[in-house]
Amino acid sequence: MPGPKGLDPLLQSAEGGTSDRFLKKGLRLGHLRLILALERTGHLSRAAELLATSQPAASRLLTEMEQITGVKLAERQGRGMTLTLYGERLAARARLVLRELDEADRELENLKSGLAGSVSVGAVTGAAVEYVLPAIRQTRVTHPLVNVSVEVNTSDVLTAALDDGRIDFFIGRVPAALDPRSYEARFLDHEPLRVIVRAEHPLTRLSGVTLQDCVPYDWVLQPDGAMLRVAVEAYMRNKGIPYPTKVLNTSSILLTLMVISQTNAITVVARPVADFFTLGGEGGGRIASLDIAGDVPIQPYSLIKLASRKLAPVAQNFHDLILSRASVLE
DNA sequence: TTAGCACTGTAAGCACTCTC
DNA sequence: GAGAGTGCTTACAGTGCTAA
Repeated sequence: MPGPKGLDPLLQSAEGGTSDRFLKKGLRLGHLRLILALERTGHLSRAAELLATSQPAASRLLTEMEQITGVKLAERQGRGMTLTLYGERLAARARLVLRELDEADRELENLKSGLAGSVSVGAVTGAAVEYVLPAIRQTRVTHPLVNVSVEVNTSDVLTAALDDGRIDFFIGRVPAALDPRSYEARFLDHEPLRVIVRAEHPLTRLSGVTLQDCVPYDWVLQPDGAMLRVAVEAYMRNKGIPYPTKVLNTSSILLTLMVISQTNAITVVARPVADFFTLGGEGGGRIASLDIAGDVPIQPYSLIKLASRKLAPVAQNFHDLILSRASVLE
């Protein structure tokens, strides 16, 4: 809990705070290394040798340490030294401190190299299935210390998240209203669309079904302004197809699936999503994909990050992993 | 550039143990 | 018990870093 001035208690300079007192009096890592070397060798000269320093320098370190702690740390004997109870306890603590520093060193190295850390990515639904999930699977194997957070949403929401720094990058499209120079986009894929309905839907029994045939039914679509919805609206307008009057707006793929599996509503999704819930049997045989809307022109999606922000190594690794999958799928 | 400071090494002295 | 060997402490000087 933060202290009265909002500082972490460990960082506060408290009168009588022991570690702080030691540090203020000049306790250094060299002191801690010496007490450990002394514990191991039982001789100041050998301890000095172990630390690659001279014996007088080691002697001075020990004296300083005793002045700092205010207790006798080693019993001088005719041949060598033995640690007192205080010395043994300090050595035990020194071992923990140095081990923690080793751990910190390893952790920072991992962060620098991208072997560990956290990455937050965003994706439109189709890209999440096609690119993010495989990348996560591979990362679990090759970089088990990396935590991945995924936000699946529409491109406009993801762009705002990117601008706010809530995600490192996303797969989607930069809304036309924004300055594209602010973003660095790498083309990934086209996103053909499919209409999906429940398996027993009347449309599944028709041959040569078209988008026009879908109009009388309830629709479940992404919210106003979402890329996919804008593309569908523009396509229908251009083809002279009347726009459906009964539309449920949601960006939730779960709610969308529940509605279409229990009613005669239809929805338009990216083909990977349709494939996932139909070909793979994930829809439990309750979802069917209609081969319509495949020619709806929709802007291809890209891997997008802020042009002004350099990715952390762990995020850069994940970014490159997704790019490498794109080249495999080409 | 320079003064001050911290750190380190060398040399000398002291204490203790071992061996004869 | 005395001399030799080992180990620790102290004084002093050199070196490198930092701040003015």
